[in-house]
Amino acid sequence: MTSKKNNLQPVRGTQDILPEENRLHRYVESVALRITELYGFGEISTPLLEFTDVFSRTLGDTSDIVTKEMYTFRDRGGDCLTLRPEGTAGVARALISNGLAQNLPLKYFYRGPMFRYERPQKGRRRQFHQVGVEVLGVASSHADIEVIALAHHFLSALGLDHIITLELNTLGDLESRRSYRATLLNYLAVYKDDLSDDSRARLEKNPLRILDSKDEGDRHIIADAPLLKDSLNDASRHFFEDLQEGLVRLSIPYKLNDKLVRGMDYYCHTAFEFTSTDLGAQGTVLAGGRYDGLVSEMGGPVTPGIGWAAGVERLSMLVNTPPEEQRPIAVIPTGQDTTSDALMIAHQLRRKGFRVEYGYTGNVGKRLKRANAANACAAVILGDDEISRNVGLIRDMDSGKQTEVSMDLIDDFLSKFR
RNA sequence: GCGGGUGUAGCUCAGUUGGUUAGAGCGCGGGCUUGUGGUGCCUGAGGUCGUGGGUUCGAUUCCCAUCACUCGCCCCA
Repeated sequence: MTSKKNNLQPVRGTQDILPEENRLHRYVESVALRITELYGFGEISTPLLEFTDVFSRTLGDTSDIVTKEMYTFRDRGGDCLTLRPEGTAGVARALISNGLAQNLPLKYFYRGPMFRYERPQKGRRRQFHQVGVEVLGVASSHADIEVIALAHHFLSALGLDHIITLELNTLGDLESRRSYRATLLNYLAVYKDDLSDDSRARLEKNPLRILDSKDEGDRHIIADAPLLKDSLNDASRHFFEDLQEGLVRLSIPYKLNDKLVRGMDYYCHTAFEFTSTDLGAQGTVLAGGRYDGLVSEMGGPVTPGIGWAAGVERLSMLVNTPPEEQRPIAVIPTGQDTTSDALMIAHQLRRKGFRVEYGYTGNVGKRLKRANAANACAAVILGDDEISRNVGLIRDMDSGKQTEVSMDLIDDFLSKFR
């Protein structure tokens, strides 16, 4: 059995999600759906497959996602396609494809699988699932506030508000980043030879990323580095101040983190992460930021945007109280001649909205045992005697008390178990 | 891509200093109870000891490779 199983392994980093775990996923998604609806978001579904350009042109040539984590291949027509590694680029593409920029602002919710060719780890799969939101066409920080409030609301609704922290930073606008980049490079020039290999490579391509290096030597150097916030121009500073004021007014706690830099190049201004210490090395549960340059870079009209995404698997790991489900009612025929009647009664009960477990085989004892394993609240036992008298024997599975009930009244009687 | 750990029953794990039929608990099947579950007792099924190769008279055990899982790095949700 084991060897057979090993010959039929799923692709590395992918997994079968069995009903028990899917219930949790569905719960997480349903909460996301419910809360985002409160904020006026509509669900958008974009293809899992996009032309590779959609991601490679926008995520940045230096990002890890583009350089080593994409599932990319040529299809039979010779087109270069990629399994989406994240959701934002696809939504931006959809905005352009459908001419949606006519109807700004737009608020979209999305969910579904994402693919990243990474080494699997706790809270990290090659195929994983995200829920996310995007607000397109709003330049003011009100959108940032609203989107972060939504994220906070969502996590609270999942009961996670006490184990997560909101970390917040600003990357400033393009001008601010340019000026900071120069300042930072100037500072780092002295330590050039002391930096880690990774960070030395980043000097050229994306020096901001050196800030969140975990290399100890780097951290030492970074500790005294000039801060991005000192390079912000007035517009960027005001934007960030407005955002923080808004969060304070909404009583959303946050922690400033100068070193927080998002992985993808299209971010500007707001960058935020909700983190938890309960997830091993993968502390980030939900993260996002503003990406005013994305749509135009892709060839569309200049369209500001802000959004976030959250990992469904990671959220599921933190949610330890799965939602209660309706307890079933077991329908148990006891004689050979009663099965068709039992099937009919089960059918009728289901049509009335009861959740019904129908035991296919075995004697009464076995079926009761199975009913018990299914956490049934009641069992309807039907033998020849009951059928001929048009009654059902209803057993309360918690107390063991049994009551004979006329078939005509069975719905009413069972209602109290719901 | 890099480093550490682990692969024995459906699950959680013992064990074999290399030697006939490899164990436990839980779960599953049958029975005590021919119309009554959740407790108890009895009993049964289920393993080419991850896979491939090497050493050996003999490998689940030692060696090598490989795959998977896992923890961490990198990076991210």
